[in-house]
Amino acid sequence: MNGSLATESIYFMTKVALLPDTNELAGKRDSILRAALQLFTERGFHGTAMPLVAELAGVGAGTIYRYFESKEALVNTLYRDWKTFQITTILKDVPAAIPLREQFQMYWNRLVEFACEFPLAFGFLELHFHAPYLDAESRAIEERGHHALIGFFQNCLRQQIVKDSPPEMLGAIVMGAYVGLMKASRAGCFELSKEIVDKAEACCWEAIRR
Amino acid sequence: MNGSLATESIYFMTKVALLPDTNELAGKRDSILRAALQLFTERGFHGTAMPLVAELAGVGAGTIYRYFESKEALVNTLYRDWKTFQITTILKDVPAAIPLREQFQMYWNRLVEFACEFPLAFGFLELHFHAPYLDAESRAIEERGHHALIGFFQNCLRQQIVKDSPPEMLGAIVMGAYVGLMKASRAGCFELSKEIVDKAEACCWEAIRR
DNA sequence: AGTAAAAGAATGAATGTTCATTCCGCCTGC
DNA sequence: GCAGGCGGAATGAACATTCATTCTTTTACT
Repeated sequence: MNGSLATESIYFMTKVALLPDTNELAGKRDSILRAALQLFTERGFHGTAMPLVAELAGVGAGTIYRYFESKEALVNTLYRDWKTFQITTILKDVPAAIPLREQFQMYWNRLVEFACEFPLAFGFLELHFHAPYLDAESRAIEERGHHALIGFFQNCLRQQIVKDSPPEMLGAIVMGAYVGLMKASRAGCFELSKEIVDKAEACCWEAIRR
Repeated sequence: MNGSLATESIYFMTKVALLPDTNELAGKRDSILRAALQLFTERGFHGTAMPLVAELAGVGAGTIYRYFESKEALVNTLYRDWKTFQITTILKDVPAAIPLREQFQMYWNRLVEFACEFPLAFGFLELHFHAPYLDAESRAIEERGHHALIGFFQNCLRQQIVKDSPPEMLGAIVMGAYVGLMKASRAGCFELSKEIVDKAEACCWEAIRR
């Protein structure tokens, strides 16, 4: 039902998600998506009451159902839009010609930038990864991202620049380290300075390099 | 199935620490804890109805409240028991005399063994890490584990055998990689053979070594 | 342009459902 | 036969969703 508006939502992310508290300018649908992103991330899907989403969005409880069929449809729209946006921004315009070592660096920096720029979305995607209420389409998008990741490490394996291991293992280690790092910095364990980010990137490459 | 191992462990813990005298009560209490572990892990805290826990445990709905004050008390007991058990089994009897590199190997193997032997507990602790309904005591136990982790990497730093970085960063990368690896193998991405586990351990050490 | 009617959007109290928790009668072991 | 653990229907609160109504925008006609 809302699939056709996905593109507009992504546009909204880039334009508005950076500027907080612009409820006046945002449409109702976007206000709802923004409120739901925050509450689902902070309190989980089942822990968030729809009237609370409505209140934070500054709309009536019934208004949500003018834009989304159900609570499940809302969380799936949110997941689909943000996951698509994440995959797009991370993969976009990485030159295939440069060495894979440099591509790795680019991917790493983009992952970190995404988590820093959109901390709520990062937390949301992390929390709702593989959740039982995600539908087939959401899973398919998840799968797309996974394939891109595995494809990169398969390229690395072909060039014999990484340890001879299943690409899924290499991906799991690097992405796990990334998530662990972002969560720890969000928890206040350390400042995510450029120096730390670069050091962590070096760590991750040395973890997998041949 | 390995659920019986989990049951025995929890039974052991409850017998020793929580209900020293009443073996008959421990039976029902244990069933409830086991059912709750499974359901909370699969469906989340808010997504799990208490009558469902009772049904899976094979007890009446009211019986749960003879052993636990509330749903929150139940999830906190579960968290405390398993987190304590996890920390204990991973830290126990690691000789302080052997090189830190070998200690790292021991810790790694124990972490993997824990996740393989008690997959539900691993998922539970991962999912409920830092959840808002965990109380001060549960947080304190969480903190204890964190301090042990940081302490180890501080020792490594003192011996200058790891990269000169905040110990929290080193811990976040290694533990993140560990969690990522366990989740991926549980998702069916690859078989967790001894070879893969050893390879991953080598990856993690090379990530942080000087 | 001005106005009235129609259409569309938004609302929030109302609805039926599900939940955590309680309570009371049953049953078991002594 | 009775004390107390136990089950599961009962309870009231909280929830997702609905819908009759109100408010806003567009259209149609003069």
